Amino acid sequence: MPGYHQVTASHMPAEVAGITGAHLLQYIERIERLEEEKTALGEQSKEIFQEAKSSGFDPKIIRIVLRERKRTPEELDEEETMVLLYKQALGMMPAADS
Amino acid sequence: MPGYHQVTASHMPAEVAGITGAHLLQYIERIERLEEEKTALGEQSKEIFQEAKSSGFDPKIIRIVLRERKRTPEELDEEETMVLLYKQALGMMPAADS
Amino acid sequence: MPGYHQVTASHMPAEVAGITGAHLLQYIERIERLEEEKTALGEQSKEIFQEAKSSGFDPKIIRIVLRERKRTPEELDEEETMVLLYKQALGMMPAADS
Amino acid sequence: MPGYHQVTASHMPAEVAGITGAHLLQYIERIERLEEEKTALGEQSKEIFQEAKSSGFDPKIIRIVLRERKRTPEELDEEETMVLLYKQALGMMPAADS
DNA sequence: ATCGAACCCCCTTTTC
DNA sequence: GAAAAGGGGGTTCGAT
Repeated sequence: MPGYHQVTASHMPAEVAGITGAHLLQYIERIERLEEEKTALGEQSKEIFQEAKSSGFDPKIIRIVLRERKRTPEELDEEETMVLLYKQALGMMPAADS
Repeated sequence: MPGYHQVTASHMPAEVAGITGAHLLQYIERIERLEEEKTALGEQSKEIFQEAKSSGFDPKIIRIVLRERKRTPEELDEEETMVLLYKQALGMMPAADS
Repeated sequence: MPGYHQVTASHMPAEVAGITGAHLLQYIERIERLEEEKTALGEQSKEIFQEAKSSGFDPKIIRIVLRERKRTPEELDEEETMVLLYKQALGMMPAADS
Repeated sequence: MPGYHQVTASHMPAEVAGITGAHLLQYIERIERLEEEKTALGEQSKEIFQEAKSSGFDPKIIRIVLRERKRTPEELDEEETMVLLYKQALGMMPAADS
């Protein structure tokens, strides 16, 4: 009883056996290489957060600041304004002033 | 320096003050109610997983089975076949038979 | 119909064949039932967001408000204060006053 | 009326003003740099997936293969065996043998 | 109490 | 523009 010949699907590249596998492997390995690098960067990030924490900074607050730095001041203002407006409409705010 | 009057945005509903707040509150509270129910269901789910675990079943495997049951056998077969094909092309498989 | 006897693993419940399957099925079906309900609630939620959007409210802002309503005012204040502090230390703020 | 002096929190580093800001900024910028690199890698990944897709490979299947390659064959086998066992107990399988 | 992993949710992007 | 898929972030749980 034969091997993998039966499972050939019609939408696989119609190339000579072996070529397709090598071709696919190229892609796979390139992606894996990139993922390794991403993982390494993630670890470095984590270390910096730990350093910062050791220095007395709150990682959670740092994350918020990082997030806000990615956005334009206009975006932030716009959103903040809208949130404030909604909260006031809901009576969640002390009315802001007289 | 006055209060929230300045922050009125043009795309807020042009309704009488108070109406909008009540309107918004309706939505908010309905959503919150649904979220509460969802949380309750999630807790029940968790309990069942714990029961199952106590009975000797592996929650991780159960999750996999649940996921597969959501898909049609055809989908599963199709995917499984393709994965097998790719793995064989990559030499990740023992060739499937003697 | 011999089937699954061969694949029996040592850490499966040592019960009479059939009992275990029925037992497992109980758990599976209870969980699936809960998941269905959760899905239904999720759909209702989505509908409400769409309604709100149709009424001129911004779903994104609503989500923020919902998130904040889950937290205590003290938490919110504390966090907001810290974020402000960090941003000032970073020179991201206009100095906060005249 | 002064600026940010009032919001000073007791758990901020008791260092000379300016030092803390510079210190924090160091962390922030290092993290941002890493995030940029991660983003770049992600873009390269995406390009490779597109290439692969253009060559007739299914990105979805590739992702599954990548995931499996991260795990040891033993892990995969163990899990696969257990899933099969559970499915058979549930009557989800065609009995698996002659 | 800290660390790590697993799960869930939101959001963005792409596809149809 | 509606639906789906992938990626990222946050949170919670278990483990040490």
